[in-house]
Amino acid sequence: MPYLNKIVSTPEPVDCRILTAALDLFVERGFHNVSVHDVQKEANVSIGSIYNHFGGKEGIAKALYYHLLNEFEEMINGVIEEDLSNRERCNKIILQLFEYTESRRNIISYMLHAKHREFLPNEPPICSSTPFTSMRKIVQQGIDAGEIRPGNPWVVAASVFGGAIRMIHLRLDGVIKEPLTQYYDEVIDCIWRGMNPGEVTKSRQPRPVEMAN
Amino acid sequence: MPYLNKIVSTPEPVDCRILTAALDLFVERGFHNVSVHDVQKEANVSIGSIYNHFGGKEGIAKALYYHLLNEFEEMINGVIEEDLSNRERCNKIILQLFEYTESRRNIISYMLHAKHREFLPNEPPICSSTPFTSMRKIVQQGIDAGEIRPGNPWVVAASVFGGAIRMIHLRLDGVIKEPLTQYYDEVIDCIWRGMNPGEVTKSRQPRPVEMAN
DNA sequence: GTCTATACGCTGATAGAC
DNA sequence: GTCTATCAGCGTATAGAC
Repeated sequence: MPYLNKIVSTPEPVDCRILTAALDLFVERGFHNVSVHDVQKEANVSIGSIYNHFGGKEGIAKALYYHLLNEFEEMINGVIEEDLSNRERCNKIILQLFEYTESRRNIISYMLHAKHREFLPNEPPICSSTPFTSMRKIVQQGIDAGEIRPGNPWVVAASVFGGAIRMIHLRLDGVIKEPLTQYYDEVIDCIWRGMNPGEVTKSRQPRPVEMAN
Repeated sequence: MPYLNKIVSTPEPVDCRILTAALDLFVERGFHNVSVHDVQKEANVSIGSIYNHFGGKEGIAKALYYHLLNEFEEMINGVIEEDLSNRERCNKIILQLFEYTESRRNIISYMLHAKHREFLPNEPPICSSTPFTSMRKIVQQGIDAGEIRPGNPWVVAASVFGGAIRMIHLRLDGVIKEPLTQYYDEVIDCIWRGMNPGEVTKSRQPRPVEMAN
């Protein structure tokens, strides 16, 4: 995610100052608890500039969302273009997400925690955006290539990425105290253990008989 | 979750009418896009009643949150009290969550999707609330009892419940079109495959060597 | 306890000078 | 393009009758 660093760390141009200020405030207080005046104050620009550049508060959120989504997509595409197995691609994506959660927490928080449909009503949910569909596609290719045990695509994809995404949520909420990167190896191990295509399910616990309620 | 049905399906008393109306509106439009007038109109009560009962909009959200959290906790406790293995307890919790996602979607949506810290600033995040800690405790007991392969508690718990929670999110966002219950068996199978304590990790893919960025 | 009418503050947005 | 001053509307909350 090269350009993203530019946005986040060197806030010289006006657009960037506004976006970085908005990102920090949105994550800290939530979109609806931040006024345009707050952003203006934090970014050291005038209200007029904000309206000139982004047309309003929703415009900021929108620009931020698409910008970060685009960076996310580029990261995924970068991984796809590398000469790796599909399993390794999944691993690398998870590693990048873990590292970003630690180094650029607000970016991940904005993308995962924000309820974008509240201010982007016509947009599809983030789960159906390109980067996420790409992730599911990688899993599917892994199945087709015989690297991953076959199964329903949704279930397999959720099994591969669900644990890691859950860890990110717990970390962002402050429930997990240690950096995620130190859990990386074990997370990866947990994911793929049992995901080998030829493996036979052994000693699976029987489903409880009486399940009604 | 017995009392919950009372709240949701028979909105006779004033409190319940207000809470159910608020739940529906909050989930549909988001907390900040709902005014007290909207709730008042939907619930067929006056504004005065709302302020008498709950003290304001935040009061409604708070009451709703704690009420549903309590129901959630009772469900978990019910499962804990049953004579089941810890694995089966996890399974049953997931089944209940899947069924509730289908039959009482708004309840699950409110608990999982809402950013409660925006209107309950001093409360701990939901991930650290009693029901969630109980779920992690069940996993820990499973490890101690030799039912589940040992490992870091966070990682193991996220592996057990992460995939299912991810499926719920995808379903709530409308990305998954079919009822979750039909995926239940495969989800459970995916979770426990490879989680057997004595199992040796076979043919794990090597971690990519060059991981820097 | 329930209701209506009203007040007040905040926030998003604009107008117009520079 | 940038800024300041100002407006208009909405939404929370209250006052007071019933």
